[in-house]
Amino acid sequence: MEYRPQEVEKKWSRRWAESRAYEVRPDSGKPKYYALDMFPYPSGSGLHVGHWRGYTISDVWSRYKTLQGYEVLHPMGWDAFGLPAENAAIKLGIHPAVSTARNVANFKRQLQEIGAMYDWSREINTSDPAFYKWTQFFFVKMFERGLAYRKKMPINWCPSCKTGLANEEVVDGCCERCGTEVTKRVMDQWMLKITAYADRLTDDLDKLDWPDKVKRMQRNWIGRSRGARIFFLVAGHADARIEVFTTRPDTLYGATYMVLAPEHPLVDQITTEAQRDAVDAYVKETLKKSAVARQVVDKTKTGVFTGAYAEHPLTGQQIPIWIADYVLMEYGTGAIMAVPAHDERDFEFAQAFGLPIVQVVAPETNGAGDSGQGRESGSGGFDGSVDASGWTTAVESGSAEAAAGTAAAVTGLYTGPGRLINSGPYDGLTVEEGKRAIVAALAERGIGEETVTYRMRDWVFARQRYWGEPIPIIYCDQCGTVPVPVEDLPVRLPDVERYEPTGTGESPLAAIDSFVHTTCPKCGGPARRETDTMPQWAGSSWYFLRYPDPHNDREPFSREAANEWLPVDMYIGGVEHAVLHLLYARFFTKVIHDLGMIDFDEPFQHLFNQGMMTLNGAKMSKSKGNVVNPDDIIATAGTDALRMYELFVGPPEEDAEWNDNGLEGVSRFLGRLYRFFDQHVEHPAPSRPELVKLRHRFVAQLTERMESFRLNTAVSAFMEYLNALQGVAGNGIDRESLETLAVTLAPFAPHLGEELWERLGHTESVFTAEWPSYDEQWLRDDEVEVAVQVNGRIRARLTISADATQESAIAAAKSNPDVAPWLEGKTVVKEIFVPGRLVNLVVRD
RNA sequence: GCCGGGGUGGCGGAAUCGGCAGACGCAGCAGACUUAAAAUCUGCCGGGGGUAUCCCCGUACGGGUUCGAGUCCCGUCCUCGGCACCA
Repeated sequence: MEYRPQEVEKKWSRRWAESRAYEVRPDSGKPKYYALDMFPYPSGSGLHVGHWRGYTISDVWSRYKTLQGYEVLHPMGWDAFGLPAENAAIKLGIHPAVSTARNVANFKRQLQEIGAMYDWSREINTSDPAFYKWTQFFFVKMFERGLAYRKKMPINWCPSCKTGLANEEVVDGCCERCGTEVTKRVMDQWMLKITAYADRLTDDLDKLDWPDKVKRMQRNWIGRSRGARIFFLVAGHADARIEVFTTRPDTLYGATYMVLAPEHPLVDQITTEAQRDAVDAYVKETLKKSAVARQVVDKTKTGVFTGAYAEHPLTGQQIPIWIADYVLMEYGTGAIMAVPAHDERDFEFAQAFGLPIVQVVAPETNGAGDSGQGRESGSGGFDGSVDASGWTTAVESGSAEAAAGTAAAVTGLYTGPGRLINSGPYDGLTVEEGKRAIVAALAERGIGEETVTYRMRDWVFARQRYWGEPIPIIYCDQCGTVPVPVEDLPVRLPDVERYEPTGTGESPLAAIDSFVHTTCPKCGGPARRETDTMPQWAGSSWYFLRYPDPHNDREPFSREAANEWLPVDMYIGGVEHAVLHLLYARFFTKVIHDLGMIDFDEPFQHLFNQGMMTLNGAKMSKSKGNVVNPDDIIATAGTDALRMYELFVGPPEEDAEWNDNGLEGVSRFLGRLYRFFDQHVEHPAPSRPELVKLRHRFVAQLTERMESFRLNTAVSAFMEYLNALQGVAGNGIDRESLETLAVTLAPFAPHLGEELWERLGHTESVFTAEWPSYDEQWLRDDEVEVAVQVNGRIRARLTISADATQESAIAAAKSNPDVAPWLEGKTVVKEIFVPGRLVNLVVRD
């Protein structure tokens, strides 16, 4: 009988649906396993085979876990708020809810084609008021805890999307979504205080079973940096104190000038009249530059002297204060002490403006430096001499007029470890000792302290857009900013006539009087609603908590259900969410934990990022026109073949190039397997050791490849096994071998697995069966082939007893006729025996 | 610039504990079946030389460690990803 995948697949998908086979049975008494896909944004273009890859991997894994005896929660839903639906609405006038519903229906149909064991009774949709009610609930909770706050600040603004963006959404100075260059705009914005969780977000990465790459990206993003805050007084301004952040307090004696960010609030106050015009012009110029121009294009150092001097906190020396755009207002304190001898950027700046460079760290040469006279010029990276008298020149040359080249000290740049020099009482200390000693001294005098700074900023949690969760806040003239009471949630998204953001940067909701005008929940007086909506990342920051209890209308989820199923055991999705979604979801989880609603504080125990599917070397995308449509593949090769090919194509974590021929190979394999089964299933042979051995080895190899997630090689294990079975099929195949094949195949090709299982006479689903185990005793061989090397080169192969001793193996090797000529006239000086693998004879003339 | 991943046959990839490089599949070649083709089955399939079953070379490139290196170390080149004046 020929294998007709379409018939088999239709039959089983119908049966699964009729028997509601994949609805989770929370009372099954089995151990729980939560396998989750990153839920999709239901776009208009539908799924291509690249999307299939992650879903296939997670489904194979879910079914594997089912066979291992777990009660598996494998749900699916829709991240349904978002700009594309809204942009389509603007263009075509179709309500986003309508187009979203249509896209969801199409996505759902396509996802069902995968033959996955999704429990559709738990389907969720972030744009459903029954869901976003709880997204708003969490916002209110955050507001109550001071984690959501409103702030007037310059935010990233996308002129094309006409909306604010979080830092995470700005890539190379451009909007992550549309690529338009981002500008700054000062606006009142709702912010979430994710920085309050910066330490926990960094530290808790340690306990997660995630790819190092993603952990590294998150750590980078959070950018925790330990250092010191140091205060500098400004000469002649008793009330002005400049605070700097530095990771190198040990180099304090090498600070020869200071730099403020052009936007720094003290700039105006301390600038001297003589310098005012130059400073004003520079500040104006800087503000005009876009983020791109300032950060990416050109790193040539520019800056202007303010005319003011700061007092060195330890030496009392006066050092000039400059402004320059290489110092960013957003990071640290917006001001630095410049140590050109030991910081690359300061070095460039000092060179450009002829500022003095004073060496205060000398590289250490073997054991030297204890004397405190660390003057020996070590070789490594130290390309200049030390001018011990640098301090005098420091002050004198510190004017704006100082021409390049007049600075006295000609010294190099050195950023490595070493010992302190030119640092008064601290000479001779190592860099690390110096940091501690100098910070301690500053702290004692109240002019500095140890501190930690982060690169990460608070999260701009508002969009001036329509298609999102309304921020549940009411402004009352009497009571101020009041959250909408939980019992009044959800704040529903009203219908609007037009979806365009307003020219003023307000959301379209601002134009709807019936929405804006409301009464204050506190005093009952007239009040206005917030008209901004939440960013697309809001719903996805907690949706995984909803699946265990998706229909709960009294709370976002029951504590018991959440604690029972979460953390997610296996979370599968693309690496593009490494910082955005995954960081936000971790943050929300920690907040919800702190609210006392759950017992865990990390949402995803194990994360797996599948690689992209490429066609002609490029990521598949509808806009590029290089997509392979799964519907076409299914119509010819069938779902099971496509699933297997998605795995076979390459290591699951690596990108893979689509190849029709590869699919063909897998398709042929399934046909071969089916015919083989068909041939033997009616009249199985009695068992025999040969078959038992093959079976145990197959199960061992397959299980090992599953456990190490080498799913591409798991598929080849099937091919190897079938090849081996066909080699011995002349004497018939036993039932046990066929059963093993059917069960193990089922996670990969579930329809065929069920069909074969049924042909074996079973009336229950193959997924009620158990993943087979294997016995070590069948993995051992009585005899093994070992390679015989002479001086590391293979000269013969030898079959010996598996438990042969070193002596007997070497004796056998030496007497082998193929080996003997290589030993003739030589002396064997060393004999190596690796049991089961090889013998190596080392000879000399 | 900094951090990280990766360079293996004509192709996708195996070998991740330092121990027989090229599993498995694709493509190709030869053969069987067929009136013929498709499908299916069998054999060969890194390069060079002998062409007999043997020898030499070979995992980006150059060195090194080791009895033995795709695997470890140093350097170089290429490539992909992240961050990018983060003090």
